[in-house]
Amino acid sequence: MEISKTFEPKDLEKKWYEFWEENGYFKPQENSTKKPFTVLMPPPNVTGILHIGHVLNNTLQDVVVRYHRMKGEPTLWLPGVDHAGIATQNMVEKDLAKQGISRQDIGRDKLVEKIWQWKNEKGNIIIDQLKLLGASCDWERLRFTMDDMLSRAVKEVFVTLYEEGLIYKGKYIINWCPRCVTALANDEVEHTDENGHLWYIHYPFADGNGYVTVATTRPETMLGDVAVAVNPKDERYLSLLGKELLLPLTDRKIPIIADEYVDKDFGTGCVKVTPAHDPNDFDIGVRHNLPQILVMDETGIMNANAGKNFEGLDRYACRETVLQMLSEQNLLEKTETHPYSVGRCYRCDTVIEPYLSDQWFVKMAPLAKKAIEVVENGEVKFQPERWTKVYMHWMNNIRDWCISRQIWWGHRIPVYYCDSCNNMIVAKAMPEKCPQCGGTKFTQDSDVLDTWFSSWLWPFSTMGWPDETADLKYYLPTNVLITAPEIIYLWVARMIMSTLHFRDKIPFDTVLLHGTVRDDIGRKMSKSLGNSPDPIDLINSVGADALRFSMIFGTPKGADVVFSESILETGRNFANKMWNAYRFIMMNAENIEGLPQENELQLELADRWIISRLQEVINEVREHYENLRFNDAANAIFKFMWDEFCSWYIELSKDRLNPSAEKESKLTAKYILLNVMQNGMRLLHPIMPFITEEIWQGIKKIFPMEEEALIVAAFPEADESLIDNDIDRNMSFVQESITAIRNLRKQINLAPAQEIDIVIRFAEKSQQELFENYMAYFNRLAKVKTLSGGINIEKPKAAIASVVRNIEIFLPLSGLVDIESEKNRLSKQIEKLAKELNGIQAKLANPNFLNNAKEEIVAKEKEKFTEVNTKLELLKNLLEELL
RNA sequence: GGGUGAUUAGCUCAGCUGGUUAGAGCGCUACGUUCACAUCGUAGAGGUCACUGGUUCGAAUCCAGUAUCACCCA
Repeated sequence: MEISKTFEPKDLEKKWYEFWEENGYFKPQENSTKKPFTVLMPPPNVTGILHIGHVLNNTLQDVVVRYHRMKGEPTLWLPGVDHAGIATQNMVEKDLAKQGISRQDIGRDKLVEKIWQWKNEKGNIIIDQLKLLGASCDWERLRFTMDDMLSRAVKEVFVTLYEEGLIYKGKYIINWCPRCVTALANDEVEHTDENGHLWYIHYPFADGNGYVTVATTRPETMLGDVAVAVNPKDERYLSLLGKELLLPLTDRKIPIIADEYVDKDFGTGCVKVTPAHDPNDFDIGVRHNLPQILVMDETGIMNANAGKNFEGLDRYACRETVLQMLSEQNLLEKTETHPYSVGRCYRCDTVIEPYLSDQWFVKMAPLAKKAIEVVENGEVKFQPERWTKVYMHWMNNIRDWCISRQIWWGHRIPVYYCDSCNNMIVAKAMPEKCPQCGGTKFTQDSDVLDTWFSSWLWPFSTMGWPDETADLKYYLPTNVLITAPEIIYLWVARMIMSTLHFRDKIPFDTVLLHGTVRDDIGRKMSKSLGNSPDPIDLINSVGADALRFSMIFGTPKGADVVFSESILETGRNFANKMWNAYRFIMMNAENIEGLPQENELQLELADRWIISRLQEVINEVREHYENLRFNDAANAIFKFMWDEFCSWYIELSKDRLNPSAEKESKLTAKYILLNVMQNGMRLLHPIMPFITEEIWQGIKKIFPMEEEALIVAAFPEADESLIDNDIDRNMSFVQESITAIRNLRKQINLAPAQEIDIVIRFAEKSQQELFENYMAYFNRLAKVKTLSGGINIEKPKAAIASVVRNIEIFLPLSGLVDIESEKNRLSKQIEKLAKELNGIQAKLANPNFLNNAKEEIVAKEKEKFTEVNTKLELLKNLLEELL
């Protein structure tokens, strides 16, 4: 068999992905007697193209899914895409704008048609990209939030919640994006601290005597002021309550009122009240029954209410004009710089405007109650656990959710107004007859619903609800939801609420929150910074396996990923290492005829050791996968395969694979090599699916295995009876000794090929037997030609020495020993050990330690003392002999 | 203003319930083209675990405070 010297991922990844998909391995093997394992994919935006954050998110999901699939559970990873209302409409509108067409020009129906057209042409890009990453989703179940099936659920939910009194319409202050010309939910606004100004403005008394000074960060809104408020406990202003002010730049008279909300210490303690343009002022306005004067239109342009001087000005131009006019009238007392928090639209970065308008809301508090309970009682667990607090904090302070959006792309609100009497009817379909006036013509509410209003139904809308489908019964509740913490509120919390409310079930039992991908100087990967590599380029250069492994290897559960091209080398090198181990094994196995039965094996030390270690590693890796600690799983596999299997077992097998070697030993080595390698591939498959499938399939040709593909092969289970601690101890004794000899060689800069004679002073007969039996290991790995010695032998005349456990290893020199460097080396070791011994001694001399510490800890310390002491004494003797 | 988290080797980070000789990857030093792999091998160097107190027989690990940084919410 020809196997190339370096691993070439490209063709091979394509080959295996097609193989998996064609054979239906991504579909769950449904079985009513087995509990399914289900993962819901957080649907990416239909406008999205794969970025590095998606790579992390979907790799983690694929690892979980592949692990559970291999465990034999009917495993479903349910994929989907959301319609991203504002983003998608913006994108298509931008395209139209290039041709000089606005959405108003072509109208609602035509625009929606164009967006569908765009979706059908380009909406699947990200799905195709996920396939390149290796995502093993059940693509036949691919969902889109605007599908008929999901739209039906949206309408059902809206109407039901309305009937239950949990959805209402009202005039409130909401976050408004003047560029997108739509309302936004609180959590769609991103706050940043920016440097602004605090302007101090005189508001004269209506009777002409004197003034009060108010401080504001947004002077243009003064045109909508309807009062000035002070704190009722603020003695400075008590006497002014009830007096009237003349609002500058207008002819409006406004009262001075008292309200608890006012902070005495902020600014002057006098606050202008603008109910139509500030959420807090809105509340004050309601409490005091004040009018609400809207001075801006929906695009941020001042309207007629602002007055002749300002009508038609943009809000920022208006600010300048207001300030200039105030200054001219000597009403501007001073200006301070003032850091304040600015809210921006998460889609277009425009500064949002608190705006008074008619919107639809969901009452959240009643829904939150149960959703808090299921997290409190542990039915739904957040990982890492600290996110539980974040969730609870939000849920306990939950506010109503503004769900209407003034755009065209999305689920149109299922509310109809009678053309004749304007009666409002909430219904899943256009009504036929108005119950109030008998009219038959209706106009549907022009707003659409927030995209999250469809996403929050994801756990059951994707499974066919409101029909009682088989999927719903079998797969809900799902198991692990893997997503980013940014959308705990937007999505995760809301899914918990909706699923409890409509299905009386939790949507999933575990929420794994992962970190953000950052560049090597800690910045978030972002398009605008240009620091985000295209994952497809990365896959093309090193392969999906290497990319996946690299992302996971250094990233503990929930932590941010520090990504730079250099971390890709870890994955690439590891893939190459596995590839070459495979290549080596196959090249040699080919030349050895036959394959023994397991009971025919003639096991020696290294065989028993690697088998024992494999069992331990299987246990360890399983535990890590179960605990969603994928980095630890990756680490454990990496270390085992590279440092133990490749560096020791494979190296030691080389003598035995030699044509001249004894047949039984040859066959045994062949069997163990193939078996450990194929087991290693099983352990690694969830993280590196492609290369492991390739290697496993290659091994299968000469090492028969029942399963037809690794993706559906059984995940290894440890055979505890094969774990042998004595073997482990003996093997590491040999390993430590070999390392010590290599070190000695290095001291005198021996040429690598130079063979040497070694003399050892043993402490026990069994040690000598062990070393003599496995002399070949010393020869192979430390180029030891002869190994002599015994108990109580004389130290060779000119020799350098090393102590391992309680034996002394001598490398006799033909020439002179460099006394100085040898003294140095030994002294250094002695110093280190002496320090350690001191620590142990102090502990053992401390009666408190002996009384309080656990027995096994004390025993361990005592044992350590003997070990270290023996070694130290031997080293000291060696040093003395040099003096 | 409220909250959450971080601070361990030159860099990026592990270290889960207190007892380890404090680990890994990259980087660094020396040597090496031995027939799986130079995307490699062998042997090394490198840390007062941010600071200050406290709890404890024992603290990188628990508690309190300080400093710096990051994120979220208002």
